[in-house]
Amino acid sequence: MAEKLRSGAMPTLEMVAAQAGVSRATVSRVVNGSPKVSADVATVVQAAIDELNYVPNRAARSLVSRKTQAIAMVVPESAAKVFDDPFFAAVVQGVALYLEDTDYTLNMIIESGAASHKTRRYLLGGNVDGALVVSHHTGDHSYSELSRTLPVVFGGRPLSDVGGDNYYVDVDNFAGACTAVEHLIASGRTKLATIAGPQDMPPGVDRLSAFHATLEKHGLTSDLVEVGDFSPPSGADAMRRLLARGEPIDGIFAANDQMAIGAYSAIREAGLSVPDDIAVVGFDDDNYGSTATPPLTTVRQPSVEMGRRMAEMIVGLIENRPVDTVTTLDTELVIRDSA
Amino acid sequence: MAEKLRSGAMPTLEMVAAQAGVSRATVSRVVNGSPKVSADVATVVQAAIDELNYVPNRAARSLVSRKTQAIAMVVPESAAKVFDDPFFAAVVQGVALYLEDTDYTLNMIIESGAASHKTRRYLLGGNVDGALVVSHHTGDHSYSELSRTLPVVFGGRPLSDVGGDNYYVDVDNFAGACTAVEHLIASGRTKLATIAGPQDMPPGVDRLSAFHATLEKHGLTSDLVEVGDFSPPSGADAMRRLLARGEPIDGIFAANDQMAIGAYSAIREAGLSVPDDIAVVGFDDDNYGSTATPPLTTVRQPSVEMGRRMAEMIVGLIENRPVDTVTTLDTELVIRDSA
DNA sequence: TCGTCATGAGATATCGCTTTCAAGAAGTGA
DNA sequence: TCACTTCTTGAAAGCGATATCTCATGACGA
Repeated sequence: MAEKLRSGAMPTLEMVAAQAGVSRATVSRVVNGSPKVSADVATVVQAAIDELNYVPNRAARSLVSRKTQAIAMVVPESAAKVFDDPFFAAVVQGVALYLEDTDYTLNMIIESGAASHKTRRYLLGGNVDGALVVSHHTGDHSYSELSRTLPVVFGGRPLSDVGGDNYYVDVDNFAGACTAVEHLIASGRTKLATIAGPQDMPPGVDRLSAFHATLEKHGLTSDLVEVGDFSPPSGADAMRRLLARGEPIDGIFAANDQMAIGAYSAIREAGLSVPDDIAVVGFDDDNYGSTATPPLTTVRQPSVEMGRRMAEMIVGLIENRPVDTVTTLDTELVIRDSA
Repeated sequence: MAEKLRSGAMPTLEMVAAQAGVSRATVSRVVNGSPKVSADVATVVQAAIDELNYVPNRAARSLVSRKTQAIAMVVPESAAKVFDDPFFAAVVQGVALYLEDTDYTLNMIIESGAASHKTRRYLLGGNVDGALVVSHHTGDHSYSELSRTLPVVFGGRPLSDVGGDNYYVDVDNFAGACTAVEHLIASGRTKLATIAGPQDMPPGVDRLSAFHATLEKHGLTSDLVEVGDFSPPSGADAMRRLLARGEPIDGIFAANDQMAIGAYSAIREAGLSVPDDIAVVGFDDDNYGSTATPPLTTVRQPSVEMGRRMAEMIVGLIENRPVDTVTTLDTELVIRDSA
């Protein structure tokens, strides 16, 4: 099975040099925009480059410069999780879009459980210049240690930001959750309950404390709290438990859209309606909520922007530019029909 | 701004050779599993490799072998599309999982419109050994030409498979749609309508013709066809038009879940219920349908498997192994509550 | 007019690894 | 025991680019 259709050999620096009648060194200087090349020579070289349609060989360049021009994006979530959560696609998109204007390449790595040793080896083996680690909701930052030897930027605040020296971009979960609860209160709901996320994940913790804080600010309180695991079924279960308590409820703040959707079903099972009997507000603004009936009022999390910022940070880190340790993104309340 | 925390220099082939008391050539042979190395020498070398925790330098290897060990995945859809469609995440996942067991790297490229020239340059610039091109639904294969110079595998059948020489993996849209319609008929529905996809996209065409074929097979017919663009709103519009025709309808086959969900709202607007008045079946089985109320009966499209197969094909192609030109994946009817 | 300097451009030494090429060791048949 | 394979292993030549060092050259102050 022959191939070799690959039209001749790719042009090399050498060929460009010959074509332009200069040395390889000079061509290299032009390619890398070195200032120490006279304008006219640069013009001639550039012409040769265009004519030969020359593209520098990444491997060769990498070998000597000790830079790979590649950035890894590792998604340590379980396979099923990645598949169901629109969040990842959005972050990847943001990263890819930003990187498109640089000459870094994005290497996707989805961790299938036990392979983490292999991943570490890959990351530390000099295959990439930096790594982006994302894990929606979970504060899993088992990669923190890597940041001592490789630039690493996390998506989401580390659960235990030990040294306080981890770079990450996060959304303002607390503020976002506050606007959600404020909205519920502003629309006249007073008997509020919440379906919280796992209390060992930063977003779970922050969104719950915002719930309590906002209530308190308005002279209200509530012990109507049930915890879910951010999945739709867990939201439905939590809602059932809430309803089963027998206390009146006219508003629900779910820590994410998926659980809010789960709550919808439990509310309907109970013969109640959204938003007439119970108003519900979610968090994330993914397609679970936007296509639900009724469309979910929720707090939009700028996932794409998050990816973009992460990419910006890692590139800055790699190129030794000053970079803020943490970037916090604002959320936005999206009012639809559920509250 | 000093860095250099990168603990000493990475061990090189040279160092391993010294440690094992053999030549670089021999170490290289061991690393690449060459059969022409005596067992005992191999053992010694392997020990040295383990001890030094040696990882071959990709750039160096690439430079001489003319292989990058990298595969590009290009997603030519518009930014918004990628964000909303769970399909991509699933395919990427499948690809990444397969590649994890090989030593190929996955380079993600999301095309932001006009950058296609840059992408071509990248692909043809010898940066990757092969490319995977995905575009859900659309038969956009503007990358077909590339396959003459670089191994390329498409996700989804090309709209016009001119030379018939494009490698691709696709799902059996026709058969899948047939089972959907069969299900509707089997459950006693006889006044069927369909919300078709764009007729310039293979899945749109196949799913519609399957609708007619199945009807005919059962001695039925229907001209209740409205076309949407695979988005939820277009599904709602199509449904409204269908309802506006004033003819009785008791079953709907939507060409994808997103449009099926759109249909839900139009049906509700009309004061009708799913599935009592109108049964609806979708196609894709993404989270739009699974979390809807009522949960959507749909045709599952094996997206992750699709990614896996694409990866398998491209690796086979790169390594000159015989590979089938086209792989067609079976779908599966997932019966839930909407029909 | 001569020496001192910036400056632009060429030579050249790597970078880490694969891969002939050749040679020494070992095994074979006559 | 000699000539000839068959195996193993080492030596060395690159792969394509970057970067250090060196060398002209022309400008400029004395």
